[in-house]
Amino acid sequence: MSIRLRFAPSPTGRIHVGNVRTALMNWLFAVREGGQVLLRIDDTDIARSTKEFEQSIVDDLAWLGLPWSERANQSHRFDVYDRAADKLKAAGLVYPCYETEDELDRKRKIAQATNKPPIYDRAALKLTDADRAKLEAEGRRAHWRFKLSGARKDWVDLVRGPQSIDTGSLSDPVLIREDGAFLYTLPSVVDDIDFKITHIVRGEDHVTNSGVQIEIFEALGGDVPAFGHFPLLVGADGNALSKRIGSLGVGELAAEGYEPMTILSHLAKIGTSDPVEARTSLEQLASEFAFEKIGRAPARFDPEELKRVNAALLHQYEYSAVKDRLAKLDADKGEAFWNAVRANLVLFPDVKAWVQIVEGPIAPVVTDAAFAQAAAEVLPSGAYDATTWPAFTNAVKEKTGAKGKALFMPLRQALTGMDHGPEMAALFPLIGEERARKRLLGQSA
RNA sequence: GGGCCCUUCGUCUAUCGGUUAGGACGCCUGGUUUUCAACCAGGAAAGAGGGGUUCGACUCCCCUAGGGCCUGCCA
Repeated sequence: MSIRLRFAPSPTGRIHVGNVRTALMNWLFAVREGGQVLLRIDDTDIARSTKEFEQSIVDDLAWLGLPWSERANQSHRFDVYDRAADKLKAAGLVYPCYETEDELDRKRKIAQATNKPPIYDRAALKLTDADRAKLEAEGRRAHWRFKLSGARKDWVDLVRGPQSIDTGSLSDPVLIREDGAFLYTLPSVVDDIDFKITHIVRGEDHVTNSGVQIEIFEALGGDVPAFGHFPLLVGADGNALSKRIGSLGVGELAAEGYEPMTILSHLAKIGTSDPVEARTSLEQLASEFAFEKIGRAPARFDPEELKRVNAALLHQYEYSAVKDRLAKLDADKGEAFWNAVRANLVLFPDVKAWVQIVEGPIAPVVTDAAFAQAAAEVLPSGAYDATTWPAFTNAVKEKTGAKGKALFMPLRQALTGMDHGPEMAALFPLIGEERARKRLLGQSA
């Protein structure tokens, strides 16, 4: 049977690098195994969820190149969750509680202060029908908790190995809020059962959840899927991801000019035993994916490394693959141009700077006017090709006696206004005789 | 406070009791018949600290220090 995974973002914000990593892990495993990924929009919180955010998630996934096989909204399935809740209530596994948030907060603080575990004391379990009637008469509305068994729940985690969660040391999870809204837990399990999810792959912030969710799977009579919990991201300094980096959205990265495959390559490789290198396709990343390669220590998300990966990826791109994108930037100056400058790009939009340098106008950097003047005097006429540059530099060398860096650097500076850049032999024909002459003479061109 | 996880070159990591402790990025050197970048090749570079167990420990156990996650009527 083919595997089925799911990515379940909440449309209460744009997706950021952490979300993308979660999504990617699911996709990599699914693609490698020829399985499917369901996009499940966890919009049970009607107040905070918006269609705009939902659309942005869809757009961002599409931009990244992560295709889903099915899409579902939890907000369309409340009746299904109601039935599941009724079933659990009938079984006595879900019980009404009447504490206010303030009261619970106080209980937690007292427990903490007296060095006791801050878990729910199950006071509501002792309520009689009369007690409940009285509370309801006072205007209190119940929220509903799932009664944990208190047993240990074990599973073999795809990345962490054997796991054991003692549900006796946990609070009974609230499944339904006082206002009737479903929290994340129940709909998630119900959907995983209904959509026949075989593997749940998510961050290690969910390992405890998995213990309680296994109990709910069992209570509902569903098959318990396999679980895999990978370590979370930390910043380049090893500390928790800063708010700025952690909330870095796909949209922002796209706007800055990062390639989708850069983001995917980086997020797929950090924290694994593979070298952090650019890959050009999701399929290739998937073929290299293995849970065994994922380390147990948090993965470092370093924006500098992301740049490096982006540069390496750009350097591989053939002209045909980027022609359309170049045109959009008004930077399609032909294959020779692309091949000349691509090795000097970090971000794709950097290409515009090289268009400017080739076509001008730029202000040349002339530090030795006499030398530049002499060079201008031996500037070749007519059509330029790959042989023009060596011919020209040899002529300058003969005329001035300059060689090595003293020969090439002033020419580069005068002709490009920069002290670094692509191979001059490739760039020179693109600049051409007219602009070259003016620049050597110190004129903007 | 409690629970879970983690700590190897500058960085990300491999090693699952016996290795010249391997790779990648960065760095250094050289090559690309003369510049920088890019590219290629070579090189330097590591086991948090302290106790055990063992013929032998990076590897197993304990303590200390440091870090991540959970402990929500968030997901």
